[in-house]
Amino acid sequence: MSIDPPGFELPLRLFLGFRVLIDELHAELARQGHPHARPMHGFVMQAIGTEGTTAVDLGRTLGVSKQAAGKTIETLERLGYVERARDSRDTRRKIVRLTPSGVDVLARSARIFDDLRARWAAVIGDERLRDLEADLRKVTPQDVFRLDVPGWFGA
Amino acid sequence: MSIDPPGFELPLRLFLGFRVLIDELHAELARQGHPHARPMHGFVMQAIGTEGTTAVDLGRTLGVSKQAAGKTIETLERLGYVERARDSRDTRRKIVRLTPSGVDVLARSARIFDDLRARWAAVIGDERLRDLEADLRKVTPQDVFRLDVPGWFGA
DNA sequence: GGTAATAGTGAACCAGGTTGTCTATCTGTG
DNA sequence: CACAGATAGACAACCTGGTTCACTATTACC
Repeated sequence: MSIDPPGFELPLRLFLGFRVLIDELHAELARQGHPHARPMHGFVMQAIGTEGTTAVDLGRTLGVSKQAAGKTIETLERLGYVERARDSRDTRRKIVRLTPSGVDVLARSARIFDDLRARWAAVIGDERLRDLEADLRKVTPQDVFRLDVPGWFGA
Repeated sequence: MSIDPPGFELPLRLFLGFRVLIDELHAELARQGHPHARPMHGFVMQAIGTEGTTAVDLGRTLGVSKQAAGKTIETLERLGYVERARDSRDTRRKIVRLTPSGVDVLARSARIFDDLRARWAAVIGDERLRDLEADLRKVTPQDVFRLDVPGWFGA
């Protein structure tokens, strides 16, 4: 019959778990030829998706201003992960699309995350990992996107 | 016999769980008279502790430069959560200490986190929550402090 | 056709991070 | 005891990524 841990340990462990996975992802991505990818970029590229999007739309998806989205797009463009093209049917709009390099990052990330998950399963057990995921699903929002991640922590 | 979810769901759920707890903490802190507390501040004040510390030491604890620690201290000072005083035995040093207001934030946070944990326990069950915490302990660093939190995400 | 909404951009600002430099103050040793 | 080296704090310049405000160009609508 164990005593409950103090409540502050739970958020810390969740964050540390997240951080461990993300750090290992990026260490591996760096080894696989993407040393410049940052944690934020993966989320943003996921939000851009294969269809492409615009700065305004991306801002809405991520929960930041269109200007902030625009700045992030510029960064990704400099890194060669996305490219912009004018929309022929609405010349105000610029469609942001993933480049092959951007798609490559996402594909590699998916594989690496699967590997990392398997490593956790080896440590805590298959059953327990599935329980953990199922329990987290019960206490977190259904909509996995719309993370409001960029700049959330410091704001 | 369920199919394993894709690996990228795990970090997302961990982050969302963390975010839900932190958001609810700060909503409640705002209701209890601390509307200006930010997620980072709690971590930093916890790192400062009841003993007090210095900018250099705080930087070491948090894993950031002493200048960055100094800036954060300035912010907390402006908000009235900490105060600085020269060390009489070493006049180079300035000891940073929590004010009563800062102590109040930490005390309230501890209570709120306990309440939030109880709410999770009500949803997923006492046993399962303890399992979840135990499993996370197995896959995360022992040292809960030294989070390297400030600025980690964007860097 | 003229008004209103929308897309993108730029400027000014803020928070926090970095590195480099500088001064003041210990500390330890010859 | 003096001086060299380490340490604490502060300041400046710069980066990233966030904000709001203001502006232009284009499209949509009555």
